[in-house]
Amino acid sequence: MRRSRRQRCRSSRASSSPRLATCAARRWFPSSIRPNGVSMTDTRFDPSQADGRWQRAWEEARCFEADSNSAKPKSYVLEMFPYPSGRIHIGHVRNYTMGDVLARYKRMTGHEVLHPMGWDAFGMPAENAAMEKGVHPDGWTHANIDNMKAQLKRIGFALDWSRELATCDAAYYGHEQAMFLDLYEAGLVYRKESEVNWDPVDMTVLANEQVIDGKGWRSGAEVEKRKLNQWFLKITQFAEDLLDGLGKLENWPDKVRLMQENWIGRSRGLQFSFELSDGESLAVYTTRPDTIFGASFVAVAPDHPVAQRVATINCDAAKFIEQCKRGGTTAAELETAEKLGFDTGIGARHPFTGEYLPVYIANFVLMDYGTGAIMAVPGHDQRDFEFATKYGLPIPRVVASSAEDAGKPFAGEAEAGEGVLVNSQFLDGMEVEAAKREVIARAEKDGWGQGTTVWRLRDWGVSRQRYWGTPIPFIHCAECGVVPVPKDQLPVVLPEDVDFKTPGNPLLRHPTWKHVDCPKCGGKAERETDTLDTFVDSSWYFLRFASQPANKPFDREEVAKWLPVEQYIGGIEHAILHLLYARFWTRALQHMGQLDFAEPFASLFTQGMVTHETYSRSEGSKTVYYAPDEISREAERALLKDDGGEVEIGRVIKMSKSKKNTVDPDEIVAKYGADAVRWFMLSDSPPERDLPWSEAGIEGCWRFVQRLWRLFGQFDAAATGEDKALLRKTHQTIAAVAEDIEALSFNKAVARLYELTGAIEKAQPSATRSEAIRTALLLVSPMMPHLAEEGWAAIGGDGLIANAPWPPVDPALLVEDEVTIAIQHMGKLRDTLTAPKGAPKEDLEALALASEKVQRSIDGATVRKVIVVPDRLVNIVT
RNA sequence: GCCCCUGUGGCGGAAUUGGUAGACGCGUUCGACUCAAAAUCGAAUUUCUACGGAAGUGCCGGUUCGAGUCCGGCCAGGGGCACCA
Repeated sequence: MRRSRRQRCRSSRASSSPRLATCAARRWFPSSIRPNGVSMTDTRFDPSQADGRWQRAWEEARCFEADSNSAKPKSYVLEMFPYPSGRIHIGHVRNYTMGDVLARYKRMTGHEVLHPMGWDAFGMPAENAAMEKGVHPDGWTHANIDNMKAQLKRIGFALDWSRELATCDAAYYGHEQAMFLDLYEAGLVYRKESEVNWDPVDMTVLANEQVIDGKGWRSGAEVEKRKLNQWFLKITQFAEDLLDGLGKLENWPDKVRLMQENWIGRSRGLQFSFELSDGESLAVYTTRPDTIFGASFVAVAPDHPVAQRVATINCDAAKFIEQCKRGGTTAAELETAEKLGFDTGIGARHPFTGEYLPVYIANFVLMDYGTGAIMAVPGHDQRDFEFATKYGLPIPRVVASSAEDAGKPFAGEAEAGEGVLVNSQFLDGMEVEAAKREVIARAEKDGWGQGTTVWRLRDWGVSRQRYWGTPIPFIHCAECGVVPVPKDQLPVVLPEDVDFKTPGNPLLRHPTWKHVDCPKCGGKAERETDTLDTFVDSSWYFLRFASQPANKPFDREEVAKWLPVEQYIGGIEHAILHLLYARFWTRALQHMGQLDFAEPFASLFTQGMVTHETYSRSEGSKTVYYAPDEISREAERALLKDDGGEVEIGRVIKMSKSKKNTVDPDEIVAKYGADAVRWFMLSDSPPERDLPWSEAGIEGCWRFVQRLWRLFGQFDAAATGEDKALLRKTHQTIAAVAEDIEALSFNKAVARLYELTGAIEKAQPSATRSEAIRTALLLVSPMMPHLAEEGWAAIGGDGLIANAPWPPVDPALLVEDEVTIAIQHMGKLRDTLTAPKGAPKEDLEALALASEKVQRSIDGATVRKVIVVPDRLVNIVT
């Protein structure tokens, strides 16, 4: 009985609340005429009317087109541009709302703002669509762009659409080809053999995400590692500079700087050679030379020359190497795979003991790092420990917490930590760091090894064996070798007539495209059919936004006016690769004398994801998920609308199509208006954290939009009288909201605005109150621009609020003259009292001791000490 | 596996950076208005309590007059790991 009543209430509310048309049609509220003559025809704000009207007004006034010749201080606000998947998702809305608030705020504070938008338009999904639906990647991508652009416009972002770009247009990627040729000239581009995931059934190269449990995602065939000749960019040449530059990026999150630091991975170690029992020598690199007496075997990568040599005479070794080639190429796969090894029968002579250590081929040793061979110290490296345990190799201890623990056994795992050296001859008793220095010094003195700095960072492989990317502008000639396409023949344009029915690279099997004459000798030659990694496209788009000459990638002077980007905002998932590649590209351009700065992004902000709870039912062995709009949500339960039955409420997780826990921005904007959605994106959760989407939350935002609208309706230009407390609150709010927006703490700014709204509502009519309403309009305008424009027009504001300045603050009104002092006894709160701001310590102490509650707590004990923090607290210690 | 981050009421979170834990919002409960509902407005809302207080910021320990905040050790969730973007 009770439940059915509640259900009814809920459903009627859910269906009626944002339906504006019905409210407006009934219109039982009298129209009210404001003293300034503007008529407020309804007590409801109607976004379905207002949003479009103001979006058109901004566009007609060309408010958001950046003028590089403006005398105002420049501000470049940039959000990571989206991949045009077809629909924007709510995560984009959150990202772009944050940037939009900052951009609008910057305009209000007198800046000339560049806030552009474009499309990271090359990539695999377009080819997948081509294969699945038979649509051309170009048509598919441009249709998606049109769609998403319309969606973004409906949210009212203050974007300069005149600078829009798409990386898949030759007008963009042609310039990228020119820069690639410049990099080649500068010696920063080269070719080498490198491994790819090869699908032997589809005869195609797979991306890591297309390899599932070591199998091809379409064919299901076991993936092989295969070597191809590929293009590389010499990012390692800038390793040290990229690392040092991090120190100056004070406005980047520490976690991102730390992640990049670890990624670049400078390490100091020892490189030396083992004499092998077969007469050859084997170079190894170790970051732990101190543990050299703990080495119990030596291991080489499966593609190491020593392994290859053994394979030519031992077919078991060859089989083992073949086995290592199965499975994916990612580090995570390699490191979690079971440790496997093959004993080559070769011995390696220990430089100090002269003992011969067995040499293994091991699947966990990487050819790309160091020398591709290691001295294995199982006691003090977990991977080596697992390997030694499996193959019954000795696990000597050479580091212990103290000399007495020299014989202590291992507790099932390696000990990689600090300690003193034991069982290590001349190193015994030394700390780890001292022992490292000592071993390196001896190796250098005796001439069998040297201290070396090694970087974890590898060169950037940019070759992709795919169609939908920037063609690499080179030609292969049998006579002349690899020849760059002359710049006057750029852009090398993708052919349109391609076939996606056959697997593999369409460029490779295109009948004519690749056949060209050699630019050097004029003989028959072939185009390079690899295209560039899409990370190349996103490594310079921020330059193209700042200046778009037709004949070159960018204009140096124009770029200098806007760059570096004042605030860059995007997902934490780009913390390493995209951001590192963009930093590298900028440095490379600087190195070639084309730019005057090294760091493209002065401040970086990484925002959290938008999440949602999931709804599911178990049907037999599988779980069936339901979308939020199929569900009616009660306090404790969720019911399926179709059959009224209960469904399980799952954890709040990242929105994904497979879990069906997505919401469509278009639908919610249509239902609640752009401003309520924008407000929700900014409310509650700190922007760097995940934001849980909820129906109740957006309903709350919708109600606040209407609450503000009613408040704006109470503006009375003829009101008189002063309200000191409200005036103070208003000015404190202006200052606080400005500070919060500048710190991107939008959730705090939102809370301040709720407080101010509450204070104005409670205040009696006065000139101060009307001024506070006017101020509130200005303060919410970056966040809810449509509502603000509508309110601004209603109170008779001058022009568009989008062009209005941020209200000034009277600093004298920011300080309180009275403060609340906490009185503690032994650190526990006993009482509070009010005192004038800046009251002397002695007064506070006396007042505190006079408190009855404090005296009761002290209960006659001797006061040993009194700690007074002015304007804050008094703590009495007994 | 390796690197990085996060953890505070029923929920999202705030806390002047070592100084009154729970601002603000959501939800819930009660009340007002209404024939009734919606909308709106008002009040309450960490837990326990003998109504004096006591406990409390993932868990265990430490430093301090005082710890959500600093240190050490765990646990749980998330991001990245080089061809998803």
